[in-house]
Amino acid sequence: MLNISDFNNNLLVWYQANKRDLPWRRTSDPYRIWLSEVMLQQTQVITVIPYFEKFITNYPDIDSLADADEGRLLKDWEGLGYYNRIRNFQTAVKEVQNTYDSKVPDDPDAFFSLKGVGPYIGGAVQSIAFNNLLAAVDGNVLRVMARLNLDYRDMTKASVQKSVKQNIEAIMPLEAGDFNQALMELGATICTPRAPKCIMCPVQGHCEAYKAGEVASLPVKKKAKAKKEIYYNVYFILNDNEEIILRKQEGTLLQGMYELPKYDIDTSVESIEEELGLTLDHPNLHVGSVKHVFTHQVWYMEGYVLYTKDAHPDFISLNEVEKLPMSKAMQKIYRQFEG
DNA sequence: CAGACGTGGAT
DNA sequence: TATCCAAGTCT
Repeated sequence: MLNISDFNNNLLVWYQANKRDLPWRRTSDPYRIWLSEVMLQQTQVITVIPYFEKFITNYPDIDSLADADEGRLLKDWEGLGYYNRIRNFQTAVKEVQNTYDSKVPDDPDAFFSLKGVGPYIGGAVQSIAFNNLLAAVDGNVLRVMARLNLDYRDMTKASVQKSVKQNIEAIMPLEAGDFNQALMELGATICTPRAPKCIMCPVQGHCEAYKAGEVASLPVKKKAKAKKEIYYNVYFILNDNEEIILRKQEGTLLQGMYELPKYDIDTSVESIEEELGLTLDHPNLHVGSVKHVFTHQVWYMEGYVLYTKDAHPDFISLNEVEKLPMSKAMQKIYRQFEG
């Protein structure tokens, strides 16, 4: 960048004139700003808005979130994905309640030590809520900086991201929160991944990639790994009381969400009977097929109905199913059963 | 560090 | 349809 103060001025003036009216920009409450940043991880603004409104209605402050039932939090988070985010957020908020008198710490070291607070959220909340002079480096900012500086390093590497963060903090103006949001807003609306609107860019004159005709070839990122394909049989196990078996998912993927019992396709019904301790009638009634794509896996699910007269602790009334948090993957196959 | 971790929008 | 990628963090 040729002239830092010229660059900063152009960017900040552009931001003030063009910033979108987003719900979390109407508040100065550090808790609400923090909540928005947790929701915005790997999630588009348009998706977050209704969830943010729901959460500030249901959990308007630190104490209401800290004291909330985890199952209710998960239900309210249902559909937003990356479900550990809300569990981690509640863990962090409980610590704020217990250790910091329910006030979000304005000390960066204290804030960064909280669960779910990484380099991005730490910088974003500390700069936007408290105007601490820290960068908030997200995917937008990495793309903007790679182009401005004709930087061909692999932007997926943590070491490169750290270097970019330091470069930004070296030019950070006193308006830290606005500056960070301006860089992100520029990336989201002008310096986009495809078909960037360089003609509209307030800092075009500072962009090395634009001068070199290399905007389209930046940023450099290593390719994503191929997804693993997994084939499941999913069972709607019913009894004579209008009940169905649903259980909490174990493990790390979709932990805490409720699921229909699912098994690798070569698992026999006999071994399922053994695992569940049930005698099952299997009329071989096929409910439907669903494909669901995750970041790192693809599930192919085949749904079947089974009946039993036996008792099982995981039976739940069909009327109660909608009250439980369920992933989109399970919702898709469950809807085929309802229909 | 690489891989795990959801879902939906855009091309 | 396939691919990228979106206000990233944890293990």
